[in-house]
Amino acid sequence: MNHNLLADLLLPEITKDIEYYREKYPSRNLDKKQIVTRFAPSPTGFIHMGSLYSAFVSSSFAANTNGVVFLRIEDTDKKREVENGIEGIVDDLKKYSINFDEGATIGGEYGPYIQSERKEIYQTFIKHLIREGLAYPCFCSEEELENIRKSQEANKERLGYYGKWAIGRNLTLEEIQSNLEQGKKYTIRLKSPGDFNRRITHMDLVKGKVEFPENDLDIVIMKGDGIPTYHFAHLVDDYLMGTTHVIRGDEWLSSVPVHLQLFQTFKLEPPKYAHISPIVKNDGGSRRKLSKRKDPESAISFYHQKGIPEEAVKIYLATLTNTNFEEWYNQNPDKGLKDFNFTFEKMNASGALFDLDKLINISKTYFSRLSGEEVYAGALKYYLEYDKEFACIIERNKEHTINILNIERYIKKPRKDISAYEDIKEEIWYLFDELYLDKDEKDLFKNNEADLEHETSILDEYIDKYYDKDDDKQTWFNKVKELAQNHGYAGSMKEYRDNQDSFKGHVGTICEYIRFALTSKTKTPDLYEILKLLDKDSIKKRFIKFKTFLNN
RNA sequence: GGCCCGUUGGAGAAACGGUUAACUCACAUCCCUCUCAAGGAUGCAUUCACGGGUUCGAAUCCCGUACGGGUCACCA
Repeated sequence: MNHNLLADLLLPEITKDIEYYREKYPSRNLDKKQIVTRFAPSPTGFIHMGSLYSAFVSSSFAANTNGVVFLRIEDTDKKREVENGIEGIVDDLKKYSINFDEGATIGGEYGPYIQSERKEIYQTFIKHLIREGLAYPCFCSEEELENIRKSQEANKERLGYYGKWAIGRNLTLEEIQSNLEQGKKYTIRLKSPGDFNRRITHMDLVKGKVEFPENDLDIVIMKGDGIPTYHFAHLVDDYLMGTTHVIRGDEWLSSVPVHLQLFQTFKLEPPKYAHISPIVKNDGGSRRKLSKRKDPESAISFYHQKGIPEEAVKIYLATLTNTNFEEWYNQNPDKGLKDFNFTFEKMNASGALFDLDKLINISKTYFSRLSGEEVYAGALKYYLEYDKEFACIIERNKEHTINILNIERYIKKPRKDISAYEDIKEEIWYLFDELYLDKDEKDLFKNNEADLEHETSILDEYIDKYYDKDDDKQTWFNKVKELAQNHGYAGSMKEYRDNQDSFKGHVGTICEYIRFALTSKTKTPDLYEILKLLDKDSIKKRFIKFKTFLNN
């Protein structure tokens, strides 16, 4: 068979050769240690936890070695395409500040970075293979392939298009010509040189040493529409783009023999592969991959709506990437993700179960390390999107809000009561007069959790005789003790415990009473701090409100 | 069914043939304390899916079994 003739027959419009592209995309001038990797999603419009994880891992490794990470859009399947799919992905990645050196919407020397724009490049490589007699057209229809499968099943033979089943291999030039004239659809297949009985060894960066039989399947490299399959696009792109490390989900592990063979066919050195385990979910006792459809927590928007900071999500992903990250992070609170050296060896070969509790804990710690101003800025942004009214209130009362957020913040062990921006309103709303005083007292105190309706005189006495905005904490507390003792309450817990019968209660009871009258809550941060944040007038009004409630 | 990968407490996991199986989260109890949050203390795997083997010695090496996952597309 004259392969040159065949090549021209099948791909007449391709006039360049692979040397042209080799020259157009020269190898990168980088140090051996610097890795070149990529994040290569399909344009589905948004990314989910799994792909964010993969993007995070890729960019972290590249950053660690001062290497290159680029964004490539794998849109060779037209059925999957979504309108504005690329923009959605780029937006999501931007939110998480995962930055690329090159790629779709950014540009770069090795573009285009969108596979649908690289058709000519792929076909040039395919034409080369046809010329070499290493690829051929296959005119099998779906039915014919189905029939092959059925007879293989019937004979208990290994499934697939290989060896004697690869009927397209035997077509003569005349037969091919006649098929083409009849307008028959065809694909291009690789003429696999592999032997199923021989074994190859692959050193995976994550999975370690893996052995496979050689690939002997004549895989499709160009689909009926002239677009290459994933396997072929991977070869061409990662070769031309100078990828040194392919980091991808482990569902690709079993394609390694195909990919290695492809590189071998072109006498190219394959990249290193790191097949990372997916994030899984416990679903009624069995583990499965996080599903875009079934699991709300797999969507990035889930965290956005709650207001879990992107940075906290990334820290969680970092702990899944390398568990020793967590220990390091706890020991180096002043350092960030960029300072940690991630290693492939420390990546787990099995899938990690996604744990929301853990993420929330990480988020709490993250919040506790921020300054009040930072929390304020984030909260304002969050509420501007999800609760305009509250956003306006904190915007009007910026200083007051920051003061609230600063309660017990700058101490050795700061409070950890905020796990997400959505928590903040619930935690602090009652400290704004415009929200608190406008509320109906019946709603406010309906639970009357303090259950102390007979002691309203304590409130009057406190505000008239004892209240002084300038008191320090100890002075304040001493005063409250005195107040308590004057009314027959114990001045300390110990006193009360030792002699319960002689007291009506203890200081705590009084604090609880004041707290409830002031905030309608039984649980708040430090009472002293709360009192400092409210002016005398506000305190009085709140007490009156409480008394009004009791009188009705 | 073939081919691959995995299996250490409720969860993430450490250990890379050598005494009592790290650490973090969760959970429980206690302490501190004006409530909450935080913090402190303690508890939570006599045992590393199971069975056999190698070895003076195994969670670690070998074989087998079970279970879970992936893949066998003109999807990525």
